[in-house]
Amino acid sequence: MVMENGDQQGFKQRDKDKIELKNAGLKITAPRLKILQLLESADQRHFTAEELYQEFVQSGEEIGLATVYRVLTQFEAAGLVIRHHFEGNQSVFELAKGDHHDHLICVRCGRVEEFMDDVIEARQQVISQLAHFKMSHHFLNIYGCCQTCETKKG
Amino acid sequence: MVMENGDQQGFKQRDKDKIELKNAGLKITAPRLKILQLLESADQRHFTAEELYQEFVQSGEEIGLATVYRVLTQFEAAGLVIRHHFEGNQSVFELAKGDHHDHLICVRCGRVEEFMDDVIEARQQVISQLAHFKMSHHFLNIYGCCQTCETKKG
DNA sequence: GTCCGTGCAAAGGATTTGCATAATC
DNA sequence: GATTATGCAAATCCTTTGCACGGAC
Repeated sequence: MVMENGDQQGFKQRDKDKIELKNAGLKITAPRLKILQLLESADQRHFTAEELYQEFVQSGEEIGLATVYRVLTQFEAAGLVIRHHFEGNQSVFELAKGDHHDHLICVRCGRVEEFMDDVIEARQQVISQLAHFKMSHHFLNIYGCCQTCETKKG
Repeated sequence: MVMENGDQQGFKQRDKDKIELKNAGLKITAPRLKILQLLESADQRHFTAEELYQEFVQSGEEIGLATVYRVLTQFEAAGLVIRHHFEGNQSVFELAKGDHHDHLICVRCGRVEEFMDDVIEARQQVISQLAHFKMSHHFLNIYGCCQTCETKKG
């Protein structure tokens, strides 16, 4: 099933969001719903707090930057959101869909692509076991230059 | 060849350090030499700027925190040092020995272990090529609980 | 002697917190 | 109606920068 952002779908999605918040033990408030909706928007999946905030400013929403941070931190604690520490000084947030994946990050344009590789996942299990290490989670970030930027370089 | 921190070895190591600085195009100064020496100390390989600074404070060295940051940034630019963005808000610095390796980070005690896996390295090449992505570098961080902490938990 | 490096203090950017108000349940 | 969330501003943490002095070459 493909999700659209159109109005006719909007109601259903909003109900889903409310259920997600309830399941996370969070009250349903306007800022939380709006942030959840923005994170679900298909075109971009990785945001800094500032980027989210600017989206709200530009669409005339009344949400403070502090609230954006507070909500993101709560979402992270609830497992709704994953906080990434890519290079640079800002955290990047992404909606936690059920599936695990890793990232290709373009150091030129900042574009983030996702990938998942079963071979790598399996090897990490082996490595952890050999090191007598109880893995809880992991991040694999590949930095470089995406095709678009590589072509532009000339 | 195993390196000791003893005095008789100290002179040789200091000469090596000076050569390293020269090769990096950096003047030989006391703070740079001291930071390099500390980073080479065998017992710990991963430091925050604050940790390095505290080491100097406790051994009575006259080095400012700003200088620690400046030198680390220069070392990073020169490829002498790698800056990691583990979870948490501080950068972690590590001496760049020639070999690449990835990290197991204990979320309890903060201990950092290193590992390298050829299978994973190779897969990353494949993944990058499939994504038409020109990889420059990568970080794989496995978070979890080390054996010592797991045993303590009881 | 010239130029670069350092220390200190102040500035900067990202994120968090205190508090009065406003919203949820 | 009680409790929790929000917005704003101030505070905090990590890191960088400006400037006058000291050290390297």
